[in-house]
Amino acid sequence: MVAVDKRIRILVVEDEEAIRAGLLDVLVFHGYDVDSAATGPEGLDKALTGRFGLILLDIMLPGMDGYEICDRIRAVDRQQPIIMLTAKTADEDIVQGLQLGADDYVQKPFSIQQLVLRIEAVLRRSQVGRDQARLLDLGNIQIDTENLSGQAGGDEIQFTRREIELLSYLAQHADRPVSRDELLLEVWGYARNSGIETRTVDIHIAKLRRKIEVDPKQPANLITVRGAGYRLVTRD
Amino acid sequence: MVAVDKRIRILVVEDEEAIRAGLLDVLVFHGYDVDSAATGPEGLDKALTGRFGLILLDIMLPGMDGYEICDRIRAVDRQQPIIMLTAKTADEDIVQGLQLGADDYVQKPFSIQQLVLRIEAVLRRSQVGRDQARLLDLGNIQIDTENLSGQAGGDEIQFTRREIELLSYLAQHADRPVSRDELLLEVWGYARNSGIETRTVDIHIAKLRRKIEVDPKQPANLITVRGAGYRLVTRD
DNA sequence: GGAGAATTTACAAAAAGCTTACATCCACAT
DNA sequence: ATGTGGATGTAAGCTTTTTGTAAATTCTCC
Repeated sequence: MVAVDKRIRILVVEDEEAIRAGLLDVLVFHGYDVDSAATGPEGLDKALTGRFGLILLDIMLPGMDGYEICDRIRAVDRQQPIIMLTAKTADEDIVQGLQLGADDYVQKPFSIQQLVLRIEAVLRRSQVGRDQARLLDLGNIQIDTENLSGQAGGDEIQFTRREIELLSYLAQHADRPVSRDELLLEVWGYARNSGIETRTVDIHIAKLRRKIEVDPKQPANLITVRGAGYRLVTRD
Repeated sequence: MVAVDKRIRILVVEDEEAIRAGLLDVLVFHGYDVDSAATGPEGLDKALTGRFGLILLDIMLPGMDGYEICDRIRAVDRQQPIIMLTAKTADEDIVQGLQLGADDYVQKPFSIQQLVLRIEAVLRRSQVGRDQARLLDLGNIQIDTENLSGQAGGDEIQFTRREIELLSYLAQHADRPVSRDELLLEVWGYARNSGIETRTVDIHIAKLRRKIEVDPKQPANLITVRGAGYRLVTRD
């Protein structure tokens, strides 16, 4: 599909023999360099010692589950691209809510085609720089920018496109205050310093706060930096 | 994704020596590359490690039955074309219900001619790229795309061609909102951004809702994602 | 040529976005 | 502390965009 001159290394962490073997085969066929691990601890060890362009992480694993592995990898390398492989189980909500923290996820059963597409998308994003990730994890809420939806404590929340765009932009520049002018330019496409006097940004910030903050009156994630703009705090 | 070899590889999983040998002969004669397995585990192993354009799967197998093999293949690759070979039993309904999960099924005893026709049909569908499986399972309703019919709680529902095509496309991209543009392109074949102003998609969505939703006013399966398109929810 | 299907038209309803208006908050000078 | 002015929060109403759907029209396949 894509000519890969420098081979990209992918780590597959999956305990089911058959699935692991299948994935290895497919990935090698697509020109990737592949390593694998069958247990949680082994996966974490390889993830931390090896240098992988991408890690495919099953959630149900012996020894240590995928969420923990993901967290511990992220603790060391925040940029490490990770795709979670999630089973579509009965307690879908829980899975849904927790499966974030990764760059993307693929639900089992998945088509090879879909998996490869997602892999390429994640790799592309990680190489270009930090483009907007599909999944945003704000600690108490997880957001799927593709579905315009989010999960907070089992509840599903719907967002509008503007809200997602605003949130994505803030997330891309997390922990730094972003001015209204910059937001108007980057999210709304208005010319900078156009003299336009509008409260639009504030209104949208307020709407977002009502959706993502536990106590909108005392924002924990979407912080006002007086005179400078707004700052999004990621991770608690 | 990349066609390395023109010849299509078919895996035959069948324990009865005579039938297996016969199938091999016929398929080779028709120009396919054929591999075979005589037991369930062997079949699963080959299915997952080899790359087959199609898998013919007997149901009664030593070691592991065809349903389980099918499920486990699908756990890795949802798109893998699979045809089940089923014996004609008394309780046909049960068989009917269970054999969803395969792309198609052929009842034994079958004629060679019929089998080859089915094989070609499945391969054609899978090669066009958008491989619409013949059978769709939306949880509360099962749809046979070939008969343009569906079953919901004992009632039979008739669909039109467009409705099925629309539903199939949404099913292939389940749980993700699909835009009108994409639907117009993929289902209707209109050019994207053609500036065409049409409510056709909406109309068909409305018709589908009336057929598949318990309460069309409050859709549970065919969800509107404002500003993004429509999303089909598959609940099993 | 007719029946059912697909599409367009036309309008209603709903949701999102934006502006206005005013309340409130905060930093700072007094 | 206290007043002050600029910055921020937000309710209410208006505008625009998007979606739902009935009805009329066109298309298509026997």
